Amino acid sequence: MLKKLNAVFLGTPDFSVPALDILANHPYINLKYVISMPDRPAGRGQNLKSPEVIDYAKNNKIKTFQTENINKEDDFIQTLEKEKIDIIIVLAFAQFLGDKILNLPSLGCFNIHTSLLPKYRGAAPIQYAILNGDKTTGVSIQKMVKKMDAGDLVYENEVTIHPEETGGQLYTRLKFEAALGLNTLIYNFVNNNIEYKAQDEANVSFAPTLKREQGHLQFANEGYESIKNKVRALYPWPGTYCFLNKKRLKIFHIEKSTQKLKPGTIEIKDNQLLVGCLDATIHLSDIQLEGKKRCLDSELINGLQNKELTIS
RNA sequence: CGCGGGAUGGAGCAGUCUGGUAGCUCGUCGGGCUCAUAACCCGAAGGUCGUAGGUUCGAAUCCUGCUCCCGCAA
Repeated sequence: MLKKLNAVFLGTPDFSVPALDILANHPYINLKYVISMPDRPAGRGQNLKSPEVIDYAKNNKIKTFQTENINKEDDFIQTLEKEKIDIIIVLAFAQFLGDKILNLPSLGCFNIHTSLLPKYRGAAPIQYAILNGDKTTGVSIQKMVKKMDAGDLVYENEVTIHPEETGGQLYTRLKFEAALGLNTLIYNFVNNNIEYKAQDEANVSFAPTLKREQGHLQFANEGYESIKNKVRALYPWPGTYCFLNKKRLKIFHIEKSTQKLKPGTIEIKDNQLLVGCLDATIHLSDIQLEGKKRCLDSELINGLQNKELTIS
């Protein structure tokens, strides 16, 4: 089979770009459209910012379409129907797809998901794998159905999580693993070598969208492993924090200390900023106080001499 | 015009409200102590207080413009 597949790509953030790059340059793919979310106000100043996927598409002269809800875009769906789409690839698109879209391509819609499905269905599988202290995660590609992340699997690849790895580091690795997975999937389609494997519904778990509030560390009520996993998983986004004297203190890296402090108390000792959690004492080594630059605790401590410290 | 904090010797901060000799902790350098030290003791250097202008006898401090950094929010 040497006929090129007509493809459409649905995605939004930088995470989707390497996979889009594979699709855009693949010899067996005719990429017809890139579809993404609308431009959004972002950053300080709230200026409108276009999704990274759109930036890539425009730089590569690929047709784009942006919408809040693809299912309601009847005119555009008709346009797509005329293009005789064979396959739709979805990666970090952040919208549900209804029947009109699911039934549009002859081969179906395929979603790249960064966990070993049926584990961690939902928006934040990468962070949840680390939050739960998992040793491995992976990339799955499923043929999309109306139930979220529940379709038959056509590709699975396990990826090891390093013990100190952060959410950001794993995110970056999986971004490229996802692209590799897509490359393999296309190869298998071209060679007519696709196997469909149903997910084991008995082992489903979910990874709902992260809330910033989840990064608020409760030293008095949490154990060291739980806190350590949060600090790793939520770095660099949405980040972990607590409040030092009512001011937000971002926490980027922690270590276990040999000192003994009561849970929920904070103290400066041996030039280190220490706080007690449920079952250990934590050295807050890489931190940032609201309005200030990120620095080492030893530096921040120099300015905290003779001050009363409270943590919450 | 989304909301807010900040800019003071190399670092982190105080001082700003209530203008009037620029301070703390650390680092650096020199000396001492010590078998030795990142420990301890003594001493020193290092700042036109982000920038431009204004008010004043006098501005880090009050007023205005500008630049840069950051938190929230997305």
